[in-house]
Amino acid sequence: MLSRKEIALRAGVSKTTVTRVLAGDRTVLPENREKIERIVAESGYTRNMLAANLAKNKRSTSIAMLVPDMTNYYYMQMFNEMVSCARKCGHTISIYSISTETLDEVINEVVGHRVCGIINFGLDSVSEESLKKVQSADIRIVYPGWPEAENYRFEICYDAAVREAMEQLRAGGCRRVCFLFGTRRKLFQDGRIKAFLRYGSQYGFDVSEKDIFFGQYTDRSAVEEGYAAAKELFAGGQRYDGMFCLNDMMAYGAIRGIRECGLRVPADVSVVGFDNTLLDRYFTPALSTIGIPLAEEAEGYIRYCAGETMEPVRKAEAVFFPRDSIRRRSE
Amino acid sequence: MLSRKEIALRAGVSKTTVTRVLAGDRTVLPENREKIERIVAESGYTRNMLAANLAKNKRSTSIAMLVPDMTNYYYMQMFNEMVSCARKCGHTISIYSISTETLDEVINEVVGHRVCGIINFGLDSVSEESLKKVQSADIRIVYPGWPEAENYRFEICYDAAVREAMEQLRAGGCRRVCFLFGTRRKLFQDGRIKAFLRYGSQYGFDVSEKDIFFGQYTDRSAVEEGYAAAKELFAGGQRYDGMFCLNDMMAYGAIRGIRECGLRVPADVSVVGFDNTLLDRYFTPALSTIGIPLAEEAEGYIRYCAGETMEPVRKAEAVFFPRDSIRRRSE
DNA sequence: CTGAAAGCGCTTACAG
DNA sequence: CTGAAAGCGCTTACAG
Repeated sequence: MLSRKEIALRAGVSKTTVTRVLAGDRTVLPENREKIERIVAESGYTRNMLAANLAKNKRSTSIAMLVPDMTNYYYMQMFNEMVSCARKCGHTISIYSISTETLDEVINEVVGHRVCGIINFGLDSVSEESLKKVQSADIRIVYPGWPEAENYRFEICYDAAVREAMEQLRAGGCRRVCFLFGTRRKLFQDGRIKAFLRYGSQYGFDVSEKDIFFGQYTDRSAVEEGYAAAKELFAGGQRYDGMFCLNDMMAYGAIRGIRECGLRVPADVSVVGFDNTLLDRYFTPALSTIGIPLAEEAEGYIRYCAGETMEPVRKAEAVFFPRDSIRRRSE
Repeated sequence: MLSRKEIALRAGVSKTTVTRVLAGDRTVLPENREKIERIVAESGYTRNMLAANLAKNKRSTSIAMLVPDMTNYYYMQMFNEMVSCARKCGHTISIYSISTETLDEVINEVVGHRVCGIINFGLDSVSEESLKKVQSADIRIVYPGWPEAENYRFEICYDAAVREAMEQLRAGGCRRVCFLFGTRRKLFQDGRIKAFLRYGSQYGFDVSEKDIFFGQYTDRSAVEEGYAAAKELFAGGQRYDGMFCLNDMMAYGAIRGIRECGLRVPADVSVVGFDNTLLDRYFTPALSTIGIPLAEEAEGYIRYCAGETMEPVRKAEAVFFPRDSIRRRSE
């Protein structure tokens, strides 16, 4: 691959003039401009962005997305939204798969690459040591779903959606509802859990912490977690007739688990997920879910990481999508 | 963020000595080493890989994965496998979403970032102009699923798997089978289609090109494509009782489409997908599929892009996984 | 055991 | 309209 130096040599001009042409500067003599443009086209020259970024601001244009469970379809949709948004402001998203063990290692890697932002979808906090690196490299970091994050928050209000779900479960004849949460981490900070406890009681379900079930998420995949949790829960009989799952993937697994215990969905157990994943409508039964405005959320994270916004908090409202996985009033 | 220069200044040594310590060189005087290590730890210094890569070999350590349909779960699994493999040899994978319109733009971008390889999962070829850029930057490029690709091929043999699927469909009572292919591109190069035509006839199905159906994949998502194609196909009645789909996502959509036409799966129509996606087992009915050794395939691409192998061809055998979406002999 | 120097391919004032 | 020069943060011979 040629460099500006080589192009300048061949065109008989200085490197600075080549830079001008590449940048679209109008002041260059047409004759020189054409000569340079021809060489560029013929040689297939492409500007080295590593060098450009180093010279310009010592950092890359990419934003790191840290994902704890790559099998969760939701992250793919989120990635998609973030990519579209990032493209508009000249940024790139790179996905990194993390686990509790590898988090620090991955942080170290992305700091080394001088990304302009880190979006950590994991449930673990980064260590003091890693945080120092992030900060000293002046990299923005955001923790989606942590209502207590200091830097940037995208607050999702689940109240109306969970309220409506409870109302419909009640109307459909449910008596006892539970929540498959998957992990003990961040439990009572979670808006979903808060809304579950509040509106569960309000609609006459006698819910408390005993109705929240944990597991090993994200150490195993969401769908396997849901499957295992449901099998365990219903092995001894039908303890509940309504169930919320932390996310749609867990709900898919839970539905299979419930069935393998000899129960039907939704006739015996109504199931509600979170995320409004594309596949929900294709499942059998179509999955009821609580979704959030994905594009808005993605935009919030990207704009923050790209340094385009300083407002530390944005809010959005979750929405309930009733589908075939819950019993309806008329039935 | 400090630089080597600043660290050297504070430690009262030269930049070269700092480099030595950071590289783990044993020859540095313990006193100096400790001084430097302390400054590094206290300041949260992290080596700037942009600069390091530029100085070392003018390119980054990342490999670009170009994906035409981000909603296809298969790519996520492939990405996962590639990441694990790449990590071992110090590489990173970046996903880029492409469409027919944006392919050249994305190629330009990744060439600019001087990735060490491009894995193009799309069905379009890159333009002459883009190809020149890729080549002049000395970037390796691979086209999975193009049996006629010049540089590197990972050949998948579908014969045994499709043969077995046909045999089981036949035994289950199927009479007429079709193939939802989704696109007209690369049709007769495709190993799945070749095997479909060959073994369809061999097992007494009167298959020909008329039994292959096209659509707008990858211009719309696989699941939507499968849904739309199946609805159209079965709107006028039950023309087939066995169906192969280009991939599992298309099969999910097709199953819903078939049902909305008043037919049952597998009682009326048996469905077989390709890819052996994680979700197959959680679907209702569990999806029969033909899978390939994902990890091996991923490893082939990565090792080629990382320059660790020169062998231009690797082969693998596809495997049939019969599940509830096909009628069995005993029924 | 250590350091001065050239180089990677770019950008950005600055001078003419 | 153009070019020489310093700088981004590193690596890599080379000399001592």
